[in-house]
Amino acid sequence: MGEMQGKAPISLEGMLADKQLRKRNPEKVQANILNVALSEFAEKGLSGARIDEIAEKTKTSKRMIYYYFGDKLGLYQKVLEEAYREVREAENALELAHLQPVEAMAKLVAFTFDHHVSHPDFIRLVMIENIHHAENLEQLDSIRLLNSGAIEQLAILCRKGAQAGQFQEGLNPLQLHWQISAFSFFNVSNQHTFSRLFGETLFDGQGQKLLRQNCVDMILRYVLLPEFRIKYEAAKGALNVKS
Amino acid sequence: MGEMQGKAPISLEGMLADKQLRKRNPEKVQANILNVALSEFAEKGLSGARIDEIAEKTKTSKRMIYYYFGDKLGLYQKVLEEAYREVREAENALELAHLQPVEAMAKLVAFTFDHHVSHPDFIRLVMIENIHHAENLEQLDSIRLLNSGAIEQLAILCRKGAQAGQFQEGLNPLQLHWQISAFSFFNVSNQHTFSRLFGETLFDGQGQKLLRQNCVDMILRYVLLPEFRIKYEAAKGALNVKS
DNA sequence: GTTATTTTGTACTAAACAGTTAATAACTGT
DNA sequence: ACAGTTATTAACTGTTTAGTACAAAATAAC
Repeated sequence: MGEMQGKAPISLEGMLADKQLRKRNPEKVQANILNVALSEFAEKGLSGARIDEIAEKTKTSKRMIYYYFGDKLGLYQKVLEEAYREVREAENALELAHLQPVEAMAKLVAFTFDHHVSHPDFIRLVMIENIHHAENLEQLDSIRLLNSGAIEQLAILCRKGAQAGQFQEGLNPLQLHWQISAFSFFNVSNQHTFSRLFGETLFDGQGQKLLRQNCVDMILRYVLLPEFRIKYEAAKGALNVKS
Repeated sequence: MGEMQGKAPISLEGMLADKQLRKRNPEKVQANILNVALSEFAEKGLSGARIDEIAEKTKTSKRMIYYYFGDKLGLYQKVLEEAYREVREAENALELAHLQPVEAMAKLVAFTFDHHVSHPDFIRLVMIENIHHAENLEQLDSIRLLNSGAIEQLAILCRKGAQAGQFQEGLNPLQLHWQISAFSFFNVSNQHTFSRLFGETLFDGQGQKLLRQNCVDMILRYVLLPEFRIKYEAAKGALNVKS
């Protein structure tokens, strides 16, 4: 119906600007706190991070952290939840349905590898959570749902590949996910100790490209039926182009 | 000379017992502190661990920790060094020279997998050290030496396999080590979050056996020449017996 | 057996830290 | 315009923590 034209004679722009500039903006404040806290927790761990330091780096005050998140652990848990959500949502946005199984699998693996590389804070948070025996993940059902989606996606892909006569029958999608994650995660999580001990060659541009390709190859060799492995080796160059 | 007989008329036995029980034994005291500290740091991290708690769990006092190790960081660094030494020494003790390349590789991978599983404290310490950007590893040249030995061992094995006409030419031992480590490490390091999100099926006896076998297979498929892969798949059951 | 050195225990301190109080400012619906 | 909610600040509190001061005991040296 007659929406706002008749009612806002002064300044529509003014109203909008007001709304944007408005001093109170709880969502932004919370988002700001969460952002800062993510960096701090990822950098220093749960016990290493300092509420005072987080507060200093936000645009607001320490009191507001307690106001919105209760206590340190509450803040940490929200950070964790948010980080998982962001990452999984990005992963779920991957469009694989229109691709052939082999291409889809190659793309999924390469994407996962790259995605981990570009989200080191998330990786560090997961490491920290493992140090804490994942006890803060326990409560978060929301996260479990998001993740089981990733497995479902893989299961569908496995079925498609098997039906196309290219993949092995009865692949275990969970195990496959474990394998893909192992490579992608380790590549980021252990970069510091590994390069300290063995040099940086695996972590420069060239080295990473190699590792990524290798990761794709190993997974494909694992899922493909023997007769298709040969074909794949031959066609390798053409597939797995950048993400 | 005339030690204490003349001075201890009351109880010679008492004195001896005294001597056995109370004798100075700095090495044992230090080893005891390091043991306790390893557990504590592995469990709670560098900032999470408490000197007072470590002290309580030792047979000695807080004062001694500072006496022997200077400060908290000094203690942590010694713990780290000791942990790396123990683990790498065990790995270097693996006898592979008398085995055929394929068996040797299978044994190496399976051993690494098992070894990580049975040293969770070490894994956790490495995770913690990665959280700290491996800055405490920087100084420890001793550790670097131990580790480059592991790579050398792999390089020799690769050469042997290639000479036997079974492995690919020009394998990169460092990359191979990265792959083996990725599986073995991730399997322990991310067990908590992974099982929380996806269930425990991969981490019970059956699941672990599967993952281990799988890890061996993937590595062998990677190093073997195509024509030997077929043979390997066929003979698989016979190889990779327990460790 | 006297003196010097190394090892151990007790009690303390100063700083860092998570969390709170209490007062007030800004906004909202009626 | 006022009652009620939401947002914000600065100063404060009690506890935890790494690290120390001081002294005493055990051992080694002479």
